Amino acid sequence: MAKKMTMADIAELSGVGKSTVSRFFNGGYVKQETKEKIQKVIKEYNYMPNTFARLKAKQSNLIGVIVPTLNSKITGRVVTSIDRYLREKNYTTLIQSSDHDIDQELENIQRLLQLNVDGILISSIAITQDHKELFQEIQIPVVVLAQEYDEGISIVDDDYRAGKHMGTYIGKAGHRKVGYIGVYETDEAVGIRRKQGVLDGLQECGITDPIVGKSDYSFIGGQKVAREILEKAPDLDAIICATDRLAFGAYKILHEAGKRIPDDVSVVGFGGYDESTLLTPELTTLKFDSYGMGYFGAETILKMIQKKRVSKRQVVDYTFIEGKSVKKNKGDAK
Amino acid sequence: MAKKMTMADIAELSGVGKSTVSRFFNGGYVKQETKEKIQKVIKEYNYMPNTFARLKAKQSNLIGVIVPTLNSKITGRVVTSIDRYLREKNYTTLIQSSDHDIDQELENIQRLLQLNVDGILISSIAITQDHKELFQEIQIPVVVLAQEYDEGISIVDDDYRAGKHMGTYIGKAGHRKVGYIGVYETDEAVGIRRKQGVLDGLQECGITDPIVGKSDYSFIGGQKVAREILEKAPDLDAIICATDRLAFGAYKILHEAGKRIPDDVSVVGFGGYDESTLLTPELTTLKFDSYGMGYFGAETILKMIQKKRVSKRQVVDYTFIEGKSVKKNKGDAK
DNA sequence: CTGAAAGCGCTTACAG
DNA sequence: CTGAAAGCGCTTACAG
Repeated sequence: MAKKMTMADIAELSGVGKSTVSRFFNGGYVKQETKEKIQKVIKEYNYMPNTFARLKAKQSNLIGVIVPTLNSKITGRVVTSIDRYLREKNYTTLIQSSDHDIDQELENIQRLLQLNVDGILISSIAITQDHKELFQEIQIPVVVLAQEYDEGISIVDDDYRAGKHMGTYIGKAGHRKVGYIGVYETDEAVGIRRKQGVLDGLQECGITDPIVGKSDYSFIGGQKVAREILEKAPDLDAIICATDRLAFGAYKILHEAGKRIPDDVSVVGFGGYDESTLLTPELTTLKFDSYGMGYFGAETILKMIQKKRVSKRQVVDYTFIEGKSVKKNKGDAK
Repeated sequence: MAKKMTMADIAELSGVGKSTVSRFFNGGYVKQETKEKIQKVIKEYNYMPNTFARLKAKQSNLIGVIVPTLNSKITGRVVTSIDRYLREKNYTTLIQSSDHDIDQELENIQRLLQLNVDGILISSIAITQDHKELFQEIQIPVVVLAQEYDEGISIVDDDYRAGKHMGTYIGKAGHRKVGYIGVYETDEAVGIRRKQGVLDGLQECGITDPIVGKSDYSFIGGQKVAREILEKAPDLDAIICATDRLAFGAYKILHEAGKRIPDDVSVVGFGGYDESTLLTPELTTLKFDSYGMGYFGAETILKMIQKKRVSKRQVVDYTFIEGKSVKKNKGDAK
């Protein structure tokens, strides 16, 4: 409507002081009768307080969320879950993407600070020294998602245990010659812990010489490393892929190489994208509870804002999803 | 570091007035020498102006982006592209997701207004009367993405022409009994225009009785409608799916029904997700230029903010991607 | 339960 | 090219 109402206008129109209108919006003491008068005027003029003028307010009710990319299913789920929780509690989620660029990520933190967010949830590409310094300076709560962060609060997937689960699963199914397509170690969660879990799981089953490769997160990357592994070990039994997307790449390469899944080579991934079920055969994978991660992240940041006690690290569970990409009794069959 | 520097502090420390510091940040006239003095203090204290205190500023350099969901590849691409463009121009992108809920979408618009954004890019689920009224009231530029908006500025995919392309492609390949899995008509772009293009394209080739179904956007929905179509027309030649995801569903159902793709039934989609190449056989699809849409959207909103002339509607192109899911000479083969 | 007053940290004419 | 002053639209003790 019309120009731009201010709180002073509303106060005048309702015949009260503007402090009272302010209190009305911020849940202070206002008599029922007064409330109604104000309410009426607000409705009529469709008034909304200008968030930007809350200079003196302690809280902005804004929470910043920084994600490494917007092009990911998982990220989408986590953020959706955060937003649902926060919106419910009357907070506004401000999403920033770092587009896989560390400098941009640091810049995002700065921008959110400038916007006076009450807290930041960050799913970082990698926590560098710069991050740590920045987090030290910051006066507001920070929750790190999907990466362990010893100096602070984090919500993490159970990468090690999940990796081990997959490792032993493949091992127990009787595979002997196993390949692993991992990711770079700058990603501690996936690149280090998940991998360690897989290797430990395999080792428990007596598989001590897996062929390990490293890739970026792309479909193309998965293909490239799958090809390399296949060259090194033409007698490959199974490939464990650090993400489903990499498994997609492996499928393609195995297909091209004339290898049948799972009869010649078993394949497993991590992720549990919807798409995994469309592969032929359906991919056996493991799905982390992304919605849970978002939920706990949001819950935790609000608790911190309210100065409540929170645990240093919360571990989110996973679900094993059995597809048809693993040969069960590999050993016996031979 | 320490507490919280203000512009006044910086002014004092640099021995200048705070108006000068303000000008320094906003590109006003400041002598080189003075600039350097200020620069030095800023560096030392790691100072950043508080965006929230810019009450009197005309511009916030904030652009709001509203998307229907964060769980979509396409959306991810569009937003990534917008953010890249805007960041380059020193604007901050504020992303809000409507989670496929109209009320939430309206609420998002309000929230962005409260945050004093300079403009809004909205990829709406559907433009309702409420939207139109809201857009009227709003004093800032609005660009609608992916939906036509006669009362304002929009960037759209060339849905009709793309649909027609697919329709004639399937028709010319000699298919006779064709199914179409569409989406609900609340989505004008996909639900109406894309479909009309497909139907017109088919008709041109003499196919006047396609079996048309409607679905939501989900994998499950695609399966459901594919099943229905198959029941109505067991002698089906081809299925055209309004999105790749729906095509994924169709693949699954055809697979279960023992139909071979493309020998028994050809399948095509729209979308061009990376994943489409992992289907066996690879899906023939059509990819809209999502990065282009983001780019033009961002460019346009900035032009509008600068009161420059912009065209009412910009149409983004597509690329046809030939997979192996269509039988070329269906007619001849029989 | 309510209002007057001071103040939040910036920006913006304005005068110099 | 620069600074003093007024003002942006709210919030917050404070006194009542």
